[in-house]
Amino acid sequence: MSLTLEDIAQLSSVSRSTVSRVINGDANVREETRRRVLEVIQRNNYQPNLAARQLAAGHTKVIGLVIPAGVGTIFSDPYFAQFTQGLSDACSEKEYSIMLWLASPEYERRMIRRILGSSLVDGIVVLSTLVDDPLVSALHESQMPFILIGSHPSLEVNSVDVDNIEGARLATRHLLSTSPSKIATITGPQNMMVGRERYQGFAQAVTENGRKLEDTLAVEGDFTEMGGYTAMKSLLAAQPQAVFAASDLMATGAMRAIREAGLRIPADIAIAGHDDMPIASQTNPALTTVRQPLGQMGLLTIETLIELIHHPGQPTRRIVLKPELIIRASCGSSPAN
Amino acid sequence: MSLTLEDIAQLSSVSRSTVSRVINGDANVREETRRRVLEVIQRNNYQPNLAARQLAAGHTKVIGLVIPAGVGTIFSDPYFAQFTQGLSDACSEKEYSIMLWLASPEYERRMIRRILGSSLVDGIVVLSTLVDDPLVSALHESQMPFILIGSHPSLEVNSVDVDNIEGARLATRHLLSTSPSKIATITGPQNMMVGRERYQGFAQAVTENGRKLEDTLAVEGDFTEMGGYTAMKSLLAAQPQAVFAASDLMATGAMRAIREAGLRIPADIAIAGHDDMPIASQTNPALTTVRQPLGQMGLLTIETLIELIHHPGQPTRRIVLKPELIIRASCGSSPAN
DNA sequence: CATCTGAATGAGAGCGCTCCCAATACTCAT
DNA sequence: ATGAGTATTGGGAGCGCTCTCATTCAGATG
Repeated sequence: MSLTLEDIAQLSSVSRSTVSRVINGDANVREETRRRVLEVIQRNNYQPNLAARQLAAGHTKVIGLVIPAGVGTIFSDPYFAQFTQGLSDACSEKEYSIMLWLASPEYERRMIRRILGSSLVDGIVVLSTLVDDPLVSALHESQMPFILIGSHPSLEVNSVDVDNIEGARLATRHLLSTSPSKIATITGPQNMMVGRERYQGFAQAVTENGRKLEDTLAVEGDFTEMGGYTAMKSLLAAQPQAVFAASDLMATGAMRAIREAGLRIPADIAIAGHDDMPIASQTNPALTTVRQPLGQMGLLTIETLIELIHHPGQPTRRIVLKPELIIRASCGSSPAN
Repeated sequence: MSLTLEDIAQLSSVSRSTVSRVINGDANVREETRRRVLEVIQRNNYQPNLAARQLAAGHTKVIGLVIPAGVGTIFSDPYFAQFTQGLSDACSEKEYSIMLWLASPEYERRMIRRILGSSLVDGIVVLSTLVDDPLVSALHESQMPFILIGSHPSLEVNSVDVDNIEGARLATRHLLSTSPSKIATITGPQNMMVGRERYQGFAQAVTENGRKLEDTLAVEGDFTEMGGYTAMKSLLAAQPQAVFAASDLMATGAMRAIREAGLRIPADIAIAGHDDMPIASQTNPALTTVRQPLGQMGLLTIETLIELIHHPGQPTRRIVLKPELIIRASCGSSPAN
C-alpha cells in the first residue's frame, strides 16, 4: 500500500540505487536527476521504510531513553520531564526518534535483554539514579553505545552530567554568607549519586568555611515534597538558621514545615534548594536555588551519542556542565533584600 | 556478531523454519524438538532481530506515544508523567515498546509525516489537548490505528478518556453543598477539550442548583500554578466563597493568592481542584480534588489499541472512565471537619 | 503389505532497503 | 579523433526474518 523505493525509481525513470542516493544525500548524482527524483518523492509523500532500512544498513536512527521509574513519584519530578523535553528537541533536530523505557524494577532484567538484543536502537541514554545501577554495568559490558546522565562511582563510562558538587557548594556558600550559627541540609537518598554528590558539595562548603560537620544537621530525604517536610521537622530540633535542600521539591516541603513551626523565612531560617524547577520562583518567599542547563544537556547528550555511534572505540568522555546559582528571596541575602 | 535464526537452527540441528515456529509458538512442532531449540535459544541468549521481523511480518510491537509539548511547562504537569507511567507498565506487560514523540509545534508537520510514513509503529496513542488538533485529523485520515486520550469535538475516533464533565460537576456540587453565596471557577484554556469540558461540568452543577452563571465568576487559566495565581487575584474582586479550579496546579496557585489576600481557606473561601496530583494531599489545607484512574487508563488504552491493530475496521470505541471525588480539608465540608 | 492420513519439517521466495561493483556517459588533454 | 580519467547510473546480492508450499515420516487402516 505504501510506496517503495522501486516505485519512486519507476516514476522518476531512474534506478532504485539512484533514488537511494538522492535520499541519503550521496554527492554523486547529477543535479538535474536529483531534482527530478526529489520532486517525485515530494509529490508522492514518500517515506522510506525504516525496518528495511535498518535491516540493510544496520542502524535505526532511534535512540533508547531509559528512565528508572521504580517509585511512581520519581518520574513526576519535573526534572525528568524537562530533561526529556530537551533531549526530544535535540533528537528532532538530528532526525532521531526516541524509544522510551520506564524501567520498573520487576521488568528490568527482561528489559535489558530486549533492549540490548533486539537491535531496535543505535544507542542508549540512561538516566541513572542508583549508585550502582545494574543496568549501567550491563550496558557497559555490551557493545551498545550509551551515555549515562549522571556519574558512576567506579566504571569508566561516557557520561553527561551537571556538576552537582559545585551546585551544592554554590548554594551552601551563599547561605553561609549571612553567617548563620548553624547550617543544616536535607540530602537526597544516599544510594543515588546525585544525593551523595550534593551532600559532598554541602560538606565542602561547610568545612572550607572552618566549621565542623554535625550529624544532627543532616537528614536524608527522598526528593519528594513529603520527604522534605518530614526531614525538616526532625531538623527543627537542632534549631538551624539555614538549610540547603538537595532538591526544590524537598525545599518546598521544608518551607511548609518551617512555616507550620511558626518560624519566618528567611528571617528565622534561610533556605536554598537545587534544580530551579518552575515552582521555585512562585513559592513564598521565592526560592534561591541552583539551575541546571537541561536543554543544553539534551543537545550535548545527543550529539555525543551520535558521535559515539558513528565512531566507536573512542576514549571515554565525561562531560560536566556548570550549574548556576539563582538568588531569590528565601536565602535572606537577595540583592533585592 | 549477534546470532541469527540460522545459527540457532544449526546449533539445534533443525531448519530455520522450525526455530521460527518455536519462537512464535506454532503448535506444529514435536515437543522434544521444541525443548531442544528452546534450550539452545536460552543458552545463547538469542534475541530475534526486530527489524528483520518487522520487515517480514509487517509489524513492530512498538506503539507511538505523542505528547504535545508546545509549552515546555505543559509536559511538566505530573498528569503526563503519571499517564505515561501507566501506559509504560501496560506495554511492558504486553511486550510492546513505546516510541516517544514530544510534539513541539515547529516540528509537528514533519513529524506527522515521519510517524505515519515510516512504519515504525503498529499504532499510536495521542495525548491531545487542543480542541482541533491537526494531528488527530491527520491520523484519522490515515490507516494507522490510534487512540486519542481525551475527546474530539467532531470526529468519530477511538478514544479513552475520563469523564471531565462529571469530575467538575462532582467537585462543584460538593462545594455548593455548603451553600456559598457565590461560587467561582478558574477554567483551563478554552481551546483545549479538557478545559471546555470541566467548565461545562461546573456550569451544569451551578445551574442545576438553581443559580445563574456570572461572567465575573469565571476566569480562564492555563493549567499552571502561576496561571491559577493570576486568575484568583482577578477573581478576588468578585468576592466568591468557593472556587473550583480545573487543575490542582492552578488550585495551589489560587490558594497562594487567597492567602496573600489575607483570607482563610476554607473559612473565607473554599476551594477544590482536579487531578489529585501528589502534592494535593500536602497543601495546607489539604486539597479536595478529583482523582482520575490513570493506571487503569494506560492498561485499557493499550489493550484497546492492540485489539485495534489485530482487528481493524471495528466500530469506533469511546471509553469513558469515571473520576472519583477526593474530599479533604480545603472545601470546608470534609467529613473530618 | 500397500495405501492413506496428518503431523513435523525443510526449502524458497520475498519484505524494502543499502552498498558494492560493474557499466555507461561525459570531460579534457594529447 | 582517441584514450585516459572521472562523474553518473544500474544491477545484484544480501540484511534476518516470516510464511506458504512441498516434502518427509510415522502410524493407522484395509
